[in-house]
Amino acid sequence: MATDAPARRGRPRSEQARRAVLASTLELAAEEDPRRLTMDAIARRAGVSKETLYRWWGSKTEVVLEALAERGEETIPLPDTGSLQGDLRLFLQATAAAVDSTTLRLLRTLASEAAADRGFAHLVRDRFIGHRRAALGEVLERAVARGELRKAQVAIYTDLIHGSLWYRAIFDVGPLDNRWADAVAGAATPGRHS
Amino acid sequence: MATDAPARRGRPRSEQARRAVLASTLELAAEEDPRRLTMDAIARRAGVSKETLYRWWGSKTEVVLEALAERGEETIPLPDTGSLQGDLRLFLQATAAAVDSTTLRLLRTLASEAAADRGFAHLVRDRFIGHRRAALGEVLERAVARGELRKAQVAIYTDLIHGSLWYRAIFDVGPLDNRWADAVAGAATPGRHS
Amino acid sequence: MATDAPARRGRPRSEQARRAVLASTLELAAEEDPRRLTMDAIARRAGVSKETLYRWWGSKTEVVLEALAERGEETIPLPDTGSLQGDLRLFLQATAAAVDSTTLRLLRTLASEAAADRGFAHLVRDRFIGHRRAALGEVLERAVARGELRKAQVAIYTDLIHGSLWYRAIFDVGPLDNRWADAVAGAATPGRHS
Amino acid sequence: MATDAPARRGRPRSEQARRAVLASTLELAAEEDPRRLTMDAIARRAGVSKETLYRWWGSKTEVVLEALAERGEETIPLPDTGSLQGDLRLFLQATAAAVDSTTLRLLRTLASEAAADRGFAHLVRDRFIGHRRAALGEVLERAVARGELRKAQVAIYTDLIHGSLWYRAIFDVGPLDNRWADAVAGAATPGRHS
DNA sequence: CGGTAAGCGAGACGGTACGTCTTGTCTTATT
DNA sequence: AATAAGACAAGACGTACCGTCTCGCTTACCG
Repeated sequence: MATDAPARRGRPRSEQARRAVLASTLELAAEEDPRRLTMDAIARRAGVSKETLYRWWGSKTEVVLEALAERGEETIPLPDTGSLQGDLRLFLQATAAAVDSTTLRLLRTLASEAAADRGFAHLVRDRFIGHRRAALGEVLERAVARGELRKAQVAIYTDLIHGSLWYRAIFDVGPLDNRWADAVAGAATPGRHS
Repeated sequence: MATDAPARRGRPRSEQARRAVLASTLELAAEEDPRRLTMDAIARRAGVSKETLYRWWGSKTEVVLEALAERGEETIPLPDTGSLQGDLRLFLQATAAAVDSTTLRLLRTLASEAAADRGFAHLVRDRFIGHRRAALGEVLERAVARGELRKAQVAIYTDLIHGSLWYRAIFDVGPLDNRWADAVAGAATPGRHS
Repeated sequence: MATDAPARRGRPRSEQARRAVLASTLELAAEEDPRRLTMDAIARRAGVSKETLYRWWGSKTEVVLEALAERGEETIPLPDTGSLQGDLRLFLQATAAAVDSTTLRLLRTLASEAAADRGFAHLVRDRFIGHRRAALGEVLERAVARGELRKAQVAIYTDLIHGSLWYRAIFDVGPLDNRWADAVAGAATPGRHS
Repeated sequence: MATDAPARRGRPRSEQARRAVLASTLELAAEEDPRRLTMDAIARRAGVSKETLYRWWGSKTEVVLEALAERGEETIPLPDTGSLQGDLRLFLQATAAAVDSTTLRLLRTLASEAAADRGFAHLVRDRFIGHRRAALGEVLERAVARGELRKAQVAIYTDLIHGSLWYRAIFDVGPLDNRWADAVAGAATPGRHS
């Protein structure tokens, strides 16, 4: 049996430092003024040197990305109500519940950097958004299996739904609450193909 | 009749400087790296002192916003094909055509700033996005009049569609082309209320 | 008969503005923090536009120069005690009395600019220092007439005495008081040529 | 025995940066226009960031002062001719020779800053001028020992002589050459106490 | 079990933008 | 023509954050 950890030499990475960094990031993100979320501040609060920060994360946004992923692990349970609209509603309600104000700020930090940097945008897309797309994708695939949706429509539905989420997060067009979840679930459900 | 020019004392504000600032801002916003859009850079390129910049605009945010407003509406013509899907397709195709790579970069710059600054987000939402929402709104209202859509759904459809646009622009999830326009138009069309 | 005032056209220079400027300058100089003595502050306090300021005085230091000259008009009376040392002592005591803290600050402003700008240094030397040198010169010339001093020594004695004054003013080497006046008067008196 | 190297943590201060800063400061101070001696200019020329500058020196003042101290004493040799006048003449001739145009500009820069800033004036007085005063003081003390001068007169003679030097340097009243040295030596020599 | 290689904290560094300030010039309308 | 009002270009100020770079110390593994 192969040990998947390749037996590195030297001192191993400090798990404590890692956790302290992610925790500090979440704390700072919860503290209203996003300009306070600086690398210096994260390092200071985590009791970690900037060198350590940059050794493991290439930029502030990567830290945020991982902090968010960590918190996002509490995966939203995939519902199965038998109908696309029902599944969507539950899924989106759970999503809305998970996006508290701290998360919202973190999402905005990600969006801000992603919009400014193509490379980082792709990173977020592939590493973070991918997970969420996959989850939503499962809900939609089930609808395809039930004949409620055409296979080719899965991608665009995913775009529309996630788009709405980010759109609201970035521009404060409206809250991400149950009413939003219901409305999206309702709108994103195609009519009967009579 | 009131004299609308109140006969101000002192040297009048330089219209040339104002225009140079706004033009430089748009240029910089449309360039590759949005992080180059700094007050210093705007002043430098416009041949204007920072003092003048800060005299008239309190922050980068305000400059960008006014530059944007100045750019005008280059209004997308509202199509009338008789069906929501047809109207939407044409509208979105025109939108896709209007979003060239320069505009795309501008949108990303906006999104980046908005995501980082609530105040700016709201300004963009109210002053810039508002116009686009209104245009799309008209298309949707007509569908309401035709009985294709319920009045209550207009808002969420607008969110979904614009959300998709920004989502793609920011995260490079996919291109904003005719295929996108068609797919969105298809997905966003509810079934008949038979 | 020629009118020696050449009958200028247009509005004559405002004597009131001139006085207000010089008064404001003295006021500001008296107010401790020398960094507050700015052209803007002078103009504001004098109720005069900066344009007027720069029309009549080329720089802050010229204003100071004139403010100082104005105050200096209250010429120090030339004493005549019959001896160089006596005359010097009275003259320097009067000088010390005239140099209050406000005047001191003004002198330092002059010195600072003069040290930084050759042109201005010469201006101060010729316009302001000249007067003071002349006054002291008279005292010394009388000593020459009395045979207490050789003609060729007048210049260097003037240098030594004024040098001491500026030296103390600039570097706070010691106060400009009666003790200083007496010491200088004593030291600057050559011994008997027995 | 105490370990004099306290084994500091972190990256040690860059001696190269320090030297570059001090060298650039002296260069700039000796150039034509002392107003070019700005923190920005020092940083630029030294290839050092402003942050580093402000980390180690709180103000321009402190940089200049340290640069000056670094320049060392290039001590003027104390002559011993047996008479005050002879000693003074040689000392002042050496001084005049040492004050080339570069040094002159440096002195003016110092004077300009000192005249504008009490704190700096006192620093210059205590740390820089002090050395020169001490050297001259020795010459004068020897005259006291020989009975040519009274002890109480040493201070005022020092003031007079140095005052003359700065006075000429600042206001261009006359050159600092051998004629000046001879004249000052002649004037500053009291008559015999017959 | 001692060597060694990586991780780590501390913190200095070059770079760059920030927003404010002062200087000296310029442009109006008013006097 | 002189004025007040006040906009303007230029550029220094001191602060902040970024991402990089040394240091000396610590920790685990590996021979």
